[in-house]
Amino acid sequence: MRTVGSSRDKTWPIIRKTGIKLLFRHGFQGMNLRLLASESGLQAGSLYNYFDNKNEFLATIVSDIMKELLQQISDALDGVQDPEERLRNFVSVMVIWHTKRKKEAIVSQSEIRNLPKGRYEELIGLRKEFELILRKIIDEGVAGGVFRVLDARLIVVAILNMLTGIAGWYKPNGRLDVETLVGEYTDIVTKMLSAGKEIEVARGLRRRVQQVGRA
Amino acid sequence: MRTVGSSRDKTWPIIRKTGIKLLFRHGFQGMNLRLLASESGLQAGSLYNYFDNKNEFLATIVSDIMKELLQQISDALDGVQDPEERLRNFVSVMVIWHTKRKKEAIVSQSEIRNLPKGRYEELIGLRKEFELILRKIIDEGVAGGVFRVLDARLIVVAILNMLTGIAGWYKPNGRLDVETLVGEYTDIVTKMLSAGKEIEVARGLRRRVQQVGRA
Amino acid sequence: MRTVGSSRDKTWPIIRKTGIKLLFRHGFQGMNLRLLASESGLQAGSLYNYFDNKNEFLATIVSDIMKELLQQISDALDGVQDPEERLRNFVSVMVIWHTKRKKEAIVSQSEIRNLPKGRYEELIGLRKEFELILRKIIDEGVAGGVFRVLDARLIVVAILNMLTGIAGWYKPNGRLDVETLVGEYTDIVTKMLSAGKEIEVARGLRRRVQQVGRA
Amino acid sequence: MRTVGSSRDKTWPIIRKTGIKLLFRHGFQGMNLRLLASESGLQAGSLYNYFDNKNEFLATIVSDIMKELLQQISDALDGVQDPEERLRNFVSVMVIWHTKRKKEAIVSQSEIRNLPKGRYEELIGLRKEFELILRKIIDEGVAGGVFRVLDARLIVVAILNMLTGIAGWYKPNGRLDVETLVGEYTDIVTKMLSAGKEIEVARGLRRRVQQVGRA
DNA sequence: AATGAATGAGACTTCATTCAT
DNA sequence: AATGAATGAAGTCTCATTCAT
Repeated sequence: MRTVGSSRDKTWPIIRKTGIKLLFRHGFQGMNLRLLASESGLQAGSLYNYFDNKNEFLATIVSDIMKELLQQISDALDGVQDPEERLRNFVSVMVIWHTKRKKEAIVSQSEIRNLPKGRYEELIGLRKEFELILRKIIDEGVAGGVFRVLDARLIVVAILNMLTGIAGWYKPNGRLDVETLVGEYTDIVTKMLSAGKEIEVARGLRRRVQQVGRA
Repeated sequence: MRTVGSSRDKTWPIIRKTGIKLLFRHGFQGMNLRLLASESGLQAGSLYNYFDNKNEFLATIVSDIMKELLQQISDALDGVQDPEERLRNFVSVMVIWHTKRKKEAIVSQSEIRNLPKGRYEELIGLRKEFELILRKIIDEGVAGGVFRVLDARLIVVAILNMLTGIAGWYKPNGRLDVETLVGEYTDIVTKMLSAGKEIEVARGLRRRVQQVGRA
Repeated sequence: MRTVGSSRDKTWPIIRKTGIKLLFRHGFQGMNLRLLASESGLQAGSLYNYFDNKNEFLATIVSDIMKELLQQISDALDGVQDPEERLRNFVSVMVIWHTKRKKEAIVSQSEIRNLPKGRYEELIGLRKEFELILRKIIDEGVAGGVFRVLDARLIVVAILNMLTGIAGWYKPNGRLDVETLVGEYTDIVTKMLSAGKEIEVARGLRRRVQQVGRA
Repeated sequence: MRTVGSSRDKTWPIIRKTGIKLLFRHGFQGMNLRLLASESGLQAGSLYNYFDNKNEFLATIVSDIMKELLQQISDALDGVQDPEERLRNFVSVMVIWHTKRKKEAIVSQSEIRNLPKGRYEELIGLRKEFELILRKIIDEGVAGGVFRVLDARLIVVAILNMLTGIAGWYKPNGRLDVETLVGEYTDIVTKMLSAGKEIEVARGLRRRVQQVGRA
């Protein structure tokens, strides 16, 4: 039985926050628990009051992050019917998240590979949900005649790669503020889902595949 | 000093190939030199005949990879003037590379962070070149009236994120073959650079920035 | 100071019993106080209401065990004069103890080595008492002409090793029940104390000592 | 490929010898690899050139010890037919081993419990062999009419417990030299296998089992 | 060029023990 | 008397790196 306000309630958030900082800075394998402990104001051994081992620590952090983002998206779509508005809301949450919560975004993207088997699959599952949500928005827009796509599955990953990529280059106090970015990306995504002219495929493709793809 | 036909010429390619495989599979910090050695048919100590230390090994691998991609792009653009054709060629090389050379693509994307200071900056410089090449293509297309963009710098990173993202999800023998992918992505990129209707920005953006962005 | 009926009276026996189980199962160094606590329904810190430290805990357990066995032997010999009957009673208590109280027997045999200096000597002293008791029985029997031995001190440890060894192999519900075992061991011990024919010593002993004893 | 006389050939025997000393002195859980290393003239990490982990180290040590003793016994029985002579030889090897090789004897007796599952069963199997060898000697002697026993299986463990017990109390330069001990134990074992008078069982046995055996 | 063995630093983890509540 | 959290020391094991051969 835990007393309300016990020291656990104070310490874990500190560890969590420090952890995300260090995971962002050094990566999972590059960070170490001594550092996590000392920057959290603890001895290394004390961390084990909060998780079973380093891998589970990572799993908890990553899982919490992904669930929070999913929740934010869910909130933003809640009660909205119009596919174009749903899309705009989806994009805006993603842009804000990948800029304002850059560290969390990077960590949850990069460190899934370091999870222990069981947790790995669990979180891959969570990641699939993002695709499903966007896929549903697009399918409804296509059905409603407001979007046009060649291959829905592909456009989904293309958009997601583009949006999650933001965290990789965005710098706070950079050239563009977040609101502007939201506008720009909304524009880009909208174009991606519009009808386009017939395009010509690059010539000599077969030869180029040989050329570029030879190990 | 390298003797022609010395065992270096046989062994280094093996180490290099094994290294890319292991970097892809475990990441830089997660791989280890004993494994690299044993999978290359050597003892760990012998590796030091081929590089000075683990970090330099990584730097060499990543640098070679990035230079090869730059070269491929350069070859594909060589002698081509038309911005739309240049764009198609750029896209096709990128799609092929990030599918057929998935391992190299992932390694060079993920492990730059682990480079020692000096080499880090060098390779960040190489990475900038990709942006400059694409930027130039777009600027010329805009100047020629065939592309329309809101913010050229942004569209560059957006497109690059989308294309480099391919390596993260592509699986050989998956649903779409490479040629098809090239077509699809060419289509998408083309749309991204086309004129679009005025789009509405998501409502309540200020509030959402607060909501999503609170740590 | 112990309050009658305080929770100490309930909790210590639980700890004690759990402790013997864990000492038997894992050994002193292999058991740990967190496990002792959790299997006793406590947190680790609470154990320190019952002992000063892990070593003292062991000392108490082992000491109690040895004193109980000594008491049982004492009870069984009490008022019995005849050396042969005293011997039979001694053997029967030892056989019963090392079968029915197997865990205690093993623990007190194995863990003396882990005791802190002072308690170590104390318990070695207790162990000597067993030898003295048996020695006295044998000496009286020899004096009375009912036993015959070559070397009383040796026969004492030989018999004790044989009897204490029972705990190492005995399994409840095994082939022989305890009553039968008592009979068998009484028979064996009796023979060990009888007159025997002259025996021949193994030949080539000096050489064999060299051969077997070379490190 | 190992060069003859490589440093492995010098180092492992040192580690082995030091290991037995430390296992004897502190037990498996009580010893530590840093100490093993430093007393072997190495750094702790270097030990891992010689075994995979601490448990495997123990398994190797114990296994080697038991195999050596089995070999010594086998040598001593080789070509000897007469059951009484075989018995004398068996006893003499055991006595010598458990005195002159006291450390090895103690280690192999005490630490089997700490072995990893697979190796545990393997070594329990080796231990059974000692019983089988003695059992065969006794059965043949009984068949030949030179030994008389109530229960062969029991007398086997009784004798073995007595003999292996020697290592627990023997001190070099003690009162009795090894040759004398061999004589004494041969005498004792011989008596144990002789015909004895009918013995009376301890009275009140049922009650005593209750009394002594209550937890 | 390659090997086998060694180093030394550091990582994760365990655990007896303490102590404020 | 019990709890939950913390400490600090220590232990096993890993690994980049070195070096004599």
